[in-house]
Amino acid sequence: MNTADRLVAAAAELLDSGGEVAVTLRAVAAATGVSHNAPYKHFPSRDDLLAAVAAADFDAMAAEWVRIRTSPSTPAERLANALDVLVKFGREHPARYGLLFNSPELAGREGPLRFAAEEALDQFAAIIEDQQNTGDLPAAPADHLAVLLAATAHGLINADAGGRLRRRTNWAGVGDGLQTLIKLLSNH
Amino acid sequence: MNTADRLVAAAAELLDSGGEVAVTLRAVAAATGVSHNAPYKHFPSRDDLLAAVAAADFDAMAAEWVRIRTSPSTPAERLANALDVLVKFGREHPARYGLLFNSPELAGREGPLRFAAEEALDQFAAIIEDQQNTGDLPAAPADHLAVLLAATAHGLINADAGGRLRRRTNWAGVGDGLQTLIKLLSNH
DNA sequence: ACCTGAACACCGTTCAAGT
DNA sequence: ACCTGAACACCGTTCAAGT
Repeated sequence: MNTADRLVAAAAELLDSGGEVAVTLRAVAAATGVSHNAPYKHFPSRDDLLAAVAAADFDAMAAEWVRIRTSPSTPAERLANALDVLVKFGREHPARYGLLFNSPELAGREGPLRFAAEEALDQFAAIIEDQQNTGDLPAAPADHLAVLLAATAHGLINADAGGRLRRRTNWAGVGDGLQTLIKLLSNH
Repeated sequence: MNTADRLVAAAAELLDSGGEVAVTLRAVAAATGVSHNAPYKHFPSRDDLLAAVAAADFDAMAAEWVRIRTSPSTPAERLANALDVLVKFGREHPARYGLLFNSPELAGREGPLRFAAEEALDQFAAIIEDQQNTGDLPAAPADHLAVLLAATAHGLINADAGGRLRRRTNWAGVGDGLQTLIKLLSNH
């Protein structure tokens, strides 16, 4: 594992343990065992290091979605599992989740992060398309449905993280809200 | 206008002009014409000042929704207008929008911000309920539909701000995505 | 009650060297 | 090619005074 990868891993751990504010370049460098400005030899700025963490997480998410998409479950189960990947990541890694979906400035950048995000969304959309083909979701373009479902998932995850979800609904969690929406969208 | 309100207004302007990073207590104080730590006499910390900006914005949003709710348009138009308030605020004040909906740590706090957010969502839910009563939306609990629609709106606004919306769809903007969802949810 | 000014510990980033 | 150490300008926050 080269220094750049170790810096990314250290940053991810700091995000998990202390949130975005904990990710100072000095702390990342110390956790990696290099001097306080060695990171600049691998990343132009702190934001670029964070973008690298986000890109790696999108890659991992895409890999999970590939696994789910080719798993032997039913299309409906695969869709539920795909959504659960998002929900679980948001719950277990809130700061890293924020990098992926709550940071428009980061998302708007060119580069590997944008590419990784598109790759991941491709897999997500494919899972949705499989479920559409069972006739159980509206026949809208798969990309439209994928964007809508991802958007709703994201909104519900944020609402729950801020404590706003359970104050207004009797849902046990984000999954219940998503299943409610899917039921409303289903053709029966 | 007292000092606390002027500090909040100055912080809001800095958010609009330079994003969250531009809101240093020193810049806020300078823009307000007080010394660099006078803000501490009105807010315990920078986060509390930001929370006050967010609470004020939720109050303004709630007021807009009250106006829309009691306007003479049709329920469907009122729903579209209510959603447009969100979309427009996200587009025109991205940093302040982020304080309202992209900052779970802030949203999770107790205090006036939480209260203001609930008041605003109450109005939004009422507008949805009016449209439900026309029979043109599913008969799910209004709070459920309100949370789902607000979540989708938020997700689409974020996707668009990050440039991810228009790369995957032919929608001209967030509004098109929302109308697509509403159509899919409608009973005809 | 409200404000000021100095000070502290910290941070991102730059620069000049080192191997 | 990769890293180190000093330095700079800045920031949130604290503290001791001032009126």
